[in-house]
Amino acid sequence: MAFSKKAAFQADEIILAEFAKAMSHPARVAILKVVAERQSCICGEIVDVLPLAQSTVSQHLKELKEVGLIDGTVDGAKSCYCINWIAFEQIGTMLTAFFDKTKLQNNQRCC
Amino acid sequence: MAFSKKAAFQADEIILAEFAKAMSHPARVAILKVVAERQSCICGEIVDVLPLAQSTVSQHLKELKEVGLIDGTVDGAKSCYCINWIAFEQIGTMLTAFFDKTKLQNNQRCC
DNA sequence: AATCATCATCGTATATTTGCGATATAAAAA
DNA sequence: TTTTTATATCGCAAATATACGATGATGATT
Repeated sequence: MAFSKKAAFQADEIILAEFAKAMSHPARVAILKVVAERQSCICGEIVDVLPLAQSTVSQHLKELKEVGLIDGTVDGAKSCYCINWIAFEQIGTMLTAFFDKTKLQNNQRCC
Repeated sequence: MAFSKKAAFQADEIILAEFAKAMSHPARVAILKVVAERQSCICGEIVDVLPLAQSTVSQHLKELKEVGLIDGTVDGAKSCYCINWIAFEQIGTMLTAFFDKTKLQNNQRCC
C-alpha cells in the first residue's frame, strides 16, 4: 500500500467519509445510542451496557470525541459524555443532502 | 484481539455500521458521486476520475455492491454500475431517523 | 495516609483494510 | 485468429483498526 491515498480526494468526500468511519463500528453506534438515551451524561455506565472491556470502550469514546460527535468532560473521578448535538445535526444534514441529491440524480435504474 | 465482537451488538446497530463502513472511505464516497452524476452507467470511467489503480477501484466497487448501494451488470466487455436508489433511499432514511431521534433526545447539552 | 473507584493511555496481539501489480477471463477490434 | 480493451480476482505488502490487560493518574472513601 505504501501509504494512504485518502488525502487525494475532495474535502467534502473526506469529511463525509470521516463521519461514516466514526459510525462504522456497531460499538460506536451503540455508544451514541446510550449517550443519547440517557439525558444525563454517562461514564462507566457505557462499559456496563457494552460487551467490551473498559479500555476498548474508552478507545471508541475517544474516536467519537475526535470526530466531534460527542463531548466529554471530566467530572471528579468520572468522565461525562454527551452528544454534541450541534455537530450531530450538521452531519445528519450533510448525510441527508448527499442521499437526497444522489436520489434526485438517479430516479431511474439504468442497469 | 482474539476475534471481532461486532456480532455481539443489536441488529440495527450492525446494519447501520455496515452502511457507514461502506461510506467510510473517500474513494467510495467519490465513486457514489460519480455513478450518481452520470445518468448512464459507468465502468472504467471511474478509474479515469479517481487517483487509484484499476484493481483498487474494482475492489471498492465490489464493496459498494456487496452492501447494496450500487448495482453492477456486465455489458459486453465492460461493466456497468449504477446507484441502487431503492436501497440508497432506505439507508438515507435509516440514517436520518437515527440522527433525528438522537437529536430529539438531546436537545440540550449536559456537559 | 491508605485504599478504592473511575477512567485514559500504553503496549501488544491479531484482524481487517487499503493499494497495487500480475494474472485470468471475456468480449471487441484488427 | 491474433490483438487489444475492459474488468475481476489473486497474492502480497503495508497501514489501520480492534481488543484487551496492565499501568498510571486522579479524585473519592475510609
